[in-house]
Amino acid sequence: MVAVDRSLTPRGEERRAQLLEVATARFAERGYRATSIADIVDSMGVGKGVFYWYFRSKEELFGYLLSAGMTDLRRCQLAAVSHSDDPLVRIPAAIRAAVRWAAEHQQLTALFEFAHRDATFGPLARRLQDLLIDDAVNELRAAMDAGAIRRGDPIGQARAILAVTDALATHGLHDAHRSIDEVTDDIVVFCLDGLGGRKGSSVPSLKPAV
Amino acid sequence: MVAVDRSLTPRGEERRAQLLEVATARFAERGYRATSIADIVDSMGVGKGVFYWYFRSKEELFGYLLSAGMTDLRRCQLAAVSHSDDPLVRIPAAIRAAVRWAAEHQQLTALFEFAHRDATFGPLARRLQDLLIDDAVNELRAAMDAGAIRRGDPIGQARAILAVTDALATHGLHDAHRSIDEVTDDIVVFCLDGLGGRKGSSVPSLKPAV
Amino acid sequence: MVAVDRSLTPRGEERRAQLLEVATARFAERGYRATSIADIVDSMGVGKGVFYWYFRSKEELFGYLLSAGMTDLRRCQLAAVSHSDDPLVRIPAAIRAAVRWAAEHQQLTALFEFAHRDATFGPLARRLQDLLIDDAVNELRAAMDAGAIRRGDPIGQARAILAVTDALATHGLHDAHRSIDEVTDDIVVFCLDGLGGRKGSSVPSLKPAV
Amino acid sequence: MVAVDRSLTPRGEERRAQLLEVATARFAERGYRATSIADIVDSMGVGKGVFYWYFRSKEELFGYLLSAGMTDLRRCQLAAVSHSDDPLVRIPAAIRAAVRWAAEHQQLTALFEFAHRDATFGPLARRLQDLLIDDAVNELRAAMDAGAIRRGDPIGQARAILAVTDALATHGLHDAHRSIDEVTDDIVVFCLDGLGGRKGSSVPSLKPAV
DNA sequence: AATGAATGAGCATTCATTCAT
DNA sequence: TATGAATGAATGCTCATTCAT
Repeated sequence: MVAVDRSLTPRGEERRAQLLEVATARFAERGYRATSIADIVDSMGVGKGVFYWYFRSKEELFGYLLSAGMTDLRRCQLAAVSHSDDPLVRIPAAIRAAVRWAAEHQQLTALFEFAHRDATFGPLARRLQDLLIDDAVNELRAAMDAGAIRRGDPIGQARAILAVTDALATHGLHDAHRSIDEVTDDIVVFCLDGLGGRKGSSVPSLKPAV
Repeated sequence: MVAVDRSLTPRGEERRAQLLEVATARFAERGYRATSIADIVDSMGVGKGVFYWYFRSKEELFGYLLSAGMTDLRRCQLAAVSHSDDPLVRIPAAIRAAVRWAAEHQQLTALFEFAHRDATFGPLARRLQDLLIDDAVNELRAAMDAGAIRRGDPIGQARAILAVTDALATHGLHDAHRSIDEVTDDIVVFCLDGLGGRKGSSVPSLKPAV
Repeated sequence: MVAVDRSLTPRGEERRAQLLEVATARFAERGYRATSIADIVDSMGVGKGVFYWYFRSKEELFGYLLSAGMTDLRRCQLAAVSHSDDPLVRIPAAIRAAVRWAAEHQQLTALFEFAHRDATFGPLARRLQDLLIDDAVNELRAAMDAGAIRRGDPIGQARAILAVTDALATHGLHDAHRSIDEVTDDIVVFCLDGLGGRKGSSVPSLKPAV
Repeated sequence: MVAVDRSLTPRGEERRAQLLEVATARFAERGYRATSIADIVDSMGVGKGVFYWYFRSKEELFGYLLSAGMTDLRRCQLAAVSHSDDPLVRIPAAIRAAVRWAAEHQQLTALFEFAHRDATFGPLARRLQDLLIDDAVNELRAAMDAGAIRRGDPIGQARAILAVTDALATHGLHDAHRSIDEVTDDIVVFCLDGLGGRKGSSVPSLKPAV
C-alpha cells in the first residue's frame, strides 16, 4: 500500500503528505495524463528528485491514491451504516455517507472519474468500484428479503445509486445555490423512491447519521 | 462545424468519414491523450499527411466528434418525444431514447466521459451536456406544472437521470446477462419512481417508442 | 535483423546508413553507455526524432550493429577459407581474414569489446562470439585429426587465437610503425607456432589469401 | 594513491576496505556506468554520505581500484620472476603469475576490461597496461639477446601474451571442466611455442613457481 | 562519522505538427 | 491528395553529488 519502502523522518512524512496532497490537486485539475511530474514538483518549489525519493513512479502514486481513497470511503460507509439493522435506515445512511465523502473529497472523486476511462487505470478503478458495488448489493439484497424495497436487479440498482451520488455530490454543488444538506436529501429521496422504498409520504431521517 | 474548409470529392468524403470512425474507436479504447495521430493513421494504413489534410489538429477533431455526437443525440431525443404532450409519456420516451442512443453509440458515449474530466475538453463537454440538461429541465418543469411528478430541483433531477442512464446504458450491459430492453425498463422505472412519477402500480409503456 | 519494419525511400536508406555509421563511430569512441542519442543526432545535425524514425531504440540499434557485424566477419572468414582443404592453409587463411576484418572494421571491433563486459549486451556478445569459436574449433579439430597440429583443448586454443587477433589487429597497429601485413604475419606465426603447427622453419604463405 | 586525505580510525579503515570490496564486486557485475553509488551503499546498508566520506567521487574510486590492482599484479609478477636469470624460466614464471593473479582477482580483471574501452578510463587503463607491457618487453628482449626465443617485435609479442593470458584466465575457466593448472599449462605452452621458445619436446616446468 | 533528504542536469523516448516531393 | 521524413519541445525517470542535522 505504501509507495516506497523507506522509513521516513518526521520531515519526510510531511513531504510525502504534501506530495500526496499536491499531486491529488493537480491530477484532479488536469487529469493524470495531462499532469506532469514537473507540474507537481514545481507547485511545491522543489526539485524533480524529490518525487522519486518518495514514490517509485507516477503510475504507482496514482494507483495508491485510488486504492487509499476507496479504502477510506468504504470505511466511512461501514461506520455510518453500523448503527442499525433496518434496511430503510442503513441504505439512506450509506447514501448520505457516500455523498458526504464525495463532497469532502471532491478531488479524489474526480480521480476515480478519470481512472475509469483510462486505459492504464481502468481495470484498477473498476476493481475498486466493484468493492463498493458489492457492499451496496449486499444491502439491497437484505432490503429486498425484508420486503423493504421492490425486488429487482441489485447490481443495476447499485450502479444507479452510485451514479446519482457521484453526479450530484460533485457537480450538483457547483452550479446551484443549494446547500450540501439539501442536495443530499434530494439524492436520498430520488434513490429510495427509485428503489421503491418509500411507501406513503414518510420522510427518511433527514439528519445525517454522523 | 466542419473541420477544414475544403470542398471534398466523394472519395474525400469517404476518407473523412473513415477517419472519424477510426478516430472514435481509438479514442474510446485508449482515451484522447493516450491515442496518437500515428495510432489513427496506422490503423488505416495511410500516411500522417492524410490526417492533416482533413482536420486542422487532433484537438479540433475531438471537439468535432463531441459536438456532432451531442447534436445527434438531441435530435434522436427530440424525435422520440414529439409524439405526445403527456409528461408521463414524454419523459420515459426521452429516457428510452437516451439509453438506446448510448447503447448504439458506446464509443461516443465513452468520449464524453473522457472529455468531462479533461482540462482541455471539460468546458466544451460541460457546455454540451448543459444542452441536454436544459432539454430535460424543460420536460421536468412541464411535468411538475402538470402535477405529474413531485416538485423538486429540476436541475438536480435532470443530472440524476442522466447519470443513471449513462451508468447503466454502457456498463450495465457488460457484466449482466440482461438484454438492453430489460435494462432500459429498469432505468425508466428507477427514474420515474425517483421523480415520484408513478402513483400506484401503473406500469409505463414497456414497449420502447421506436 | 532490420531495426524498424518500414519500407524506405532511397533518401531514407541513405539516412539509415548514415545513422549506422555515425552511431558506430560514437559508440566506438565513448562506449554504449556514455554515448547519448543526442550525441549521435547532433553529429548529424538533425533532430532527435530522426533516430526513432529509423530505429526502435538505442538498445536495438546496438544489438543490430553487433549481430550484423558478426555475420559479416563470419562471411569473410568463410570465403577466405574455402579455397583449400589443407588445415595448414585454412587456419592461417582464417586468421588473416579475421585480422584484415578487424583492421578494416576497428570501430565494430571496439563495439564487441564493449559489449562483452556490459551487463545488457554481454549475453548477446558471448552468443555471437561463440559462433566464431565454434567455427574455429571445427578447423582445429580437423587439423588435429590430420596430425597437422598438436592435440590439445580446441576451445582454449580458439579463444587464444581470437584474443591474439583482436589485441594485435586493433592496438598493435596504433603504437607501432609497422604495416598491417607485418603485424598479420606476426600473428599468424605466433598462433601457428602456439598450436604446434610449424615443423622446421617452413614459413606459411605470407601472401594473404585474398 | 589514497582517495581522501584523512587519517582514519581502525573502524574507518575497515569501512573503507569494505567499500573497496563491495564497489569492486558491483563494478565487475554490471560495469562502471551501470553501477550507481546507490547500488554500492545499499549493498552495505549504509547511507550515501558514507561513500563521500571516504572517496571524493565515483571516478576517483574507480581509478584507485585500477591503479592499486595493477600495482599488486606487478608486485606478484616481480616476485615470481626473481628466482632465476634464465629467460626460459622467467618467462613461464611471469605468465604463470599473471594467470594466477587473474584467476584470483577475476573482478579486478573485469574492471580492466571495462576500463580499456571507456572514454574516461581508457587513457589510465592503457597507461597502466603499458607498465605491464614494458615489463614483458624487457623480459622478451633479454630472451632474444640470449638466443632463447626467436627474434621478433617484442611489443607485439607482449601484447599477444597478455591477450592470451587474460582471455583464458577468466573465460577459459568458466565453460570448461578444466582445472586452473591445466589451463595455465596450456597458456604457457601456447605462448612459449608462439614465441619460438621451445626447441624439441622439452616441457617447461609444469609446477607453478609459487 | 553518518544519515536522510534534496538537487538538477542529463537521458531515452514520444508525438503533434510541418513540409518537400 | 497523399506520403515519407523531419522537427523539437516535452515527459518520466536516473543519479552523482551536496548538505543540514
